[in-house]
Amino acid sequence: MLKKERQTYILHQVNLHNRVLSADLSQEIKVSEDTIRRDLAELADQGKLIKVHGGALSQGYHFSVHAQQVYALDEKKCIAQKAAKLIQDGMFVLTTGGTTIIELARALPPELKATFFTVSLTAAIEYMQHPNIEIILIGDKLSKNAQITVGGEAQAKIKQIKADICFLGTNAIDATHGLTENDWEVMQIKKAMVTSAQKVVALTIAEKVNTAQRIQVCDIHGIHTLVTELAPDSQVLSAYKKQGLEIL
Amino acid sequence: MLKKERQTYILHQVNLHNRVLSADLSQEIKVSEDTIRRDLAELADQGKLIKVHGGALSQGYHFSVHAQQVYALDEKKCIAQKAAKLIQDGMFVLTTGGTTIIELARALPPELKATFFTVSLTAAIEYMQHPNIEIILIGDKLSKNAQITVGGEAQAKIKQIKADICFLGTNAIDATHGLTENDWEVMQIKKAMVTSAQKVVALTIAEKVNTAQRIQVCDIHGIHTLVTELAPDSQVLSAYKKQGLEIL
DNA sequence: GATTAGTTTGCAGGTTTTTGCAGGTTTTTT
DNA sequence: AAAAAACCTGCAAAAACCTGCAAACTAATC
Repeated sequence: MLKKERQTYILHQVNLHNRVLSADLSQEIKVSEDTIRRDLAELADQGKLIKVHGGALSQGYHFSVHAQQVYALDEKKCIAQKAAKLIQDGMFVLTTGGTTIIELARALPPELKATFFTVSLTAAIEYMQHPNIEIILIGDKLSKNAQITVGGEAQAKIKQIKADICFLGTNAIDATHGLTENDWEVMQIKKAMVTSAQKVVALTIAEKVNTAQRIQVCDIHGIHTLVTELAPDSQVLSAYKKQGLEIL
Repeated sequence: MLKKERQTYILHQVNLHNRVLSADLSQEIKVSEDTIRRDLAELADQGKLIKVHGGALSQGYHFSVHAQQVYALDEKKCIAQKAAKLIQDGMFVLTTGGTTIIELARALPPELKATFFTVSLTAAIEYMQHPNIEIILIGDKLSKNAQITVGGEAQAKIKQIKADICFLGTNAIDATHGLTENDWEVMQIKKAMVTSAQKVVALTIAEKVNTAQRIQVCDIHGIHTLVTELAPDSQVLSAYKKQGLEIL
């Protein structure tokens, strides 16, 4: 088994079980524990997992819904304010998860009357605060990492929906690589959403603009609107403007 | 269980119950009390909890999605303890929502390896704390009332599952009327669950025994096991025993 | 196809971490 | 004041870890 292959396998196992033991992997793959350790160290360096004594844990495993601290909260609130204006009464809205989307949920006008489809537990809980919003939760396997449902069933359901607008909480966006992710399953869900919605809106803090991760969701033309906390005429965004994106 | 994992679990338990006892944790996680003490000391050093004689206390400020105060918490915890013992490694488990089910989720041994199917958002969030539990969320319209998904899609999905055991948080149970509900949509979901599971377990506090509501889920023979906080030989339960129910 | 530069892997060894336990001390309860 | 429970200290065994090195492998070049 090649090194790359092995590392992909390890990563897959970590994301699947949220934890792996060096000893187990060594037996499964039939290489020495030292090799496994080196692999884990490398993957940890790349930020793909967290190495601990005895093995490794998946990235998101240690943070719980309860005490999660939101990074760059003010920026995200600002983005949410702008994005909320895109939603009209009666619309069918599709959303992913993530802290920016949570802020969007909180920024919605209380009397808004719309139907929200989501794969995110935490977003669904926020939407529940709004009396006139109908929520459809898209079910499937729950990814502990991303706190959203992922898998073939979910993708199929998303494809059945013809949504007016779709909001993507974004990890990385770049003019040449488009929208990118670091989790295969999450990418699949986002991809399904992009194809199912009339209008695709990416929400992202300035810090994540012009960064890329490993797996592409869609290229820059798959997105129609980009919402950041920056002013629309900012230098940073000119490349996106040229490509025809609406900037808010 | 890895050290880091264990500490994460302890921290979660502390934030959940606001206090933990070393002795309890030692039993649950199956390590010596010394190890627990060392973990608590470390976490206390990091300022994540406050160590006291006999265990530890939470720091205080933590946001919880479900800050609702639970009625009859002690009784429900007792029920959850008993019910948790019915679940074995590798089982397919089907659960509804409700506060008793949440307690069941919290009472599960941390190393349990099983697959949980649920319609409840809050239950799913609790299951996420367990590293080895796979969660399948059943999607559909979200009932703001019951905080579970309801509707034809959800029912259809439930019917596709052949679960080993099904836990029903119960509103009302009665020897003649069986299991009853006051919400049509919830009733449909529970009914689907009863028919999909090998073994049906009703969890209910003594107060709700011998009460009835308007809509029947199933008659008393649809249920195999009844779990309450009462001793199994209590007078109140004799009628159910006569009908052949197992009492815990 | 052979050569060579660069990677990758397993192993020997020595170090560190983790854990349970024994024995004695402190705290809490009765 | 006695008994019980919880605590701490030091110790030892096991497991995991790291370092350096040589053998094995890969891939590109001649």
